[in-house]
Amino acid sequence: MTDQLDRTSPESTSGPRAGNRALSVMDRVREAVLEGSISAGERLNEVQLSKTLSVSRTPVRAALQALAGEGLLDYAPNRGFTVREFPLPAIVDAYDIRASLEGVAVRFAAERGLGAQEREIIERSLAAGDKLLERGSFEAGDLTIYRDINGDFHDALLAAARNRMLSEMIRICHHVPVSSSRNIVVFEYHDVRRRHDDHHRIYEAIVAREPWRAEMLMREHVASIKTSLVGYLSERR
Amino acid sequence: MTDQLDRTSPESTSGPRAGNRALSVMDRVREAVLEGSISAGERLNEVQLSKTLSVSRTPVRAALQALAGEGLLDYAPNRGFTVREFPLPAIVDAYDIRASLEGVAVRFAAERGLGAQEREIIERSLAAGDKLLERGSFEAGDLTIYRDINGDFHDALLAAARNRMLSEMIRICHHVPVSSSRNIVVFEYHDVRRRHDDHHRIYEAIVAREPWRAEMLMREHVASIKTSLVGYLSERR
DNA sequence: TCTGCCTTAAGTGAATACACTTTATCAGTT
DNA sequence: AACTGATAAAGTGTATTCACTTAAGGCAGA
Repeated sequence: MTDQLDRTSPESTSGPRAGNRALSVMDRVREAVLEGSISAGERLNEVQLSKTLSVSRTPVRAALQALAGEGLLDYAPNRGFTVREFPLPAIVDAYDIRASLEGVAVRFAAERGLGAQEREIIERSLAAGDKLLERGSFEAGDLTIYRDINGDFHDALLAAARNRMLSEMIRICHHVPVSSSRNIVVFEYHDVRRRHDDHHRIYEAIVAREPWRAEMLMREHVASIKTSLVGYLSERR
Repeated sequence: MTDQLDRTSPESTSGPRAGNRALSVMDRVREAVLEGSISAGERLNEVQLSKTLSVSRTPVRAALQALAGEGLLDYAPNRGFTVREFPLPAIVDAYDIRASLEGVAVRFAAERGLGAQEREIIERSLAAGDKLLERGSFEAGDLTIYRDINGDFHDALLAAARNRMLSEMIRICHHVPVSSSRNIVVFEYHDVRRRHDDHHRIYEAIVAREPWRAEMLMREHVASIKTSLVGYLSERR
């Protein structure tokens, strides 16, 4: 990891997180880790990072500590921070954990009901998905578009669960390298079609106030994503 | 919060976490927060803490950041750290989340099988519980003893799940103030009896390699603890 | 040549100093 | 009396420095 971070991004006119370099550093290191430009197990040298990012070690350390809290880095006393390893089994497990947690989230949502705003976001994402899928096949870029639609749907459900701890845990599951939803370049049209149908049913269960059915549907939904991923990974060997 | 932390604990002869004051500070602050001597919403003043604990602000900040990562504190830029609020509904929710996660944990354990060591710990904790309960009633201190037995059982299962992310999340659930297993001063003999029977059945399901039955039993197990707590809390008003 | 120790460089841990932001206080005004 | 503004105090953010630990390299002895 020589200089993956050194594009001295202007950030001049109050970039993101202006006024707090630690948070800015945090974002950039996280980005680098998630997109794999630092590689697992690698040690993060504080002085090198601080030189690369042109800040002192203090905000660097703060950022690394925070990222360790997110579970992205490991820390050992007197030995500093390393990029946490995510062996394949752990990545697969993350889907089971996520399935369980998102199941609880939609159960909560069904118990508590949707706010007008959440309802609108969800219906819009469902409609957008319908529109995108009605052609019967995918063109270039469609998958990227659906990725955002999918993200909106899940985020809205998370908000509807109205529980912070749950949101944070699910967020951690999504941030497991490779498990990230941004890496769903692996699905065919009919996969997406099926998943979008899942979304419709989950939404119906929520508005019908059927918490346990909603939970079950969501667990199955995420479990099927896991299955697809496992299949994809095993045939790539 | 004047001086809850100031008993200048000797710690001289290589106390816990010697050689790393940040970790030591972290333990002490966490302790103070969990036992409620700091109270929710309160702001943690860095200079005051550093004076109280006789260290500089640097390790104090490190500790606070790490505790924020554990979800115990909140952070706002230029405003520092505050003790996170856990309203009653969030505490109750934590049990649902925990039930779900521990369910996944025992499912994993049943899928993967128990190591000899884990098996031994579990069987010992089951036997110890049997012995403690065979008298048919509780005496003073028995509940405290059972608390440890209970802790061993759950910890061994966690280890058997062999998944770090899962362990950490469950640990967070256990560290929710009031939700902590140390505050189970609320149960009668027959409650404990019932829960201990749950433990036996869960263990049987695991050794029989019945993952989904094990998960279901564990979910129900934790859910019933939640129910007891809710009942206890609502009758105290 | 290999082993073990010693030296030294590299890197993290902690303390201190200073800059900047926020918050509280107090005039002065309406 | 309430509000606005300036000002001072308090508190956090960052940089720098030194102390300590760990890891690496070389040298001596077997």
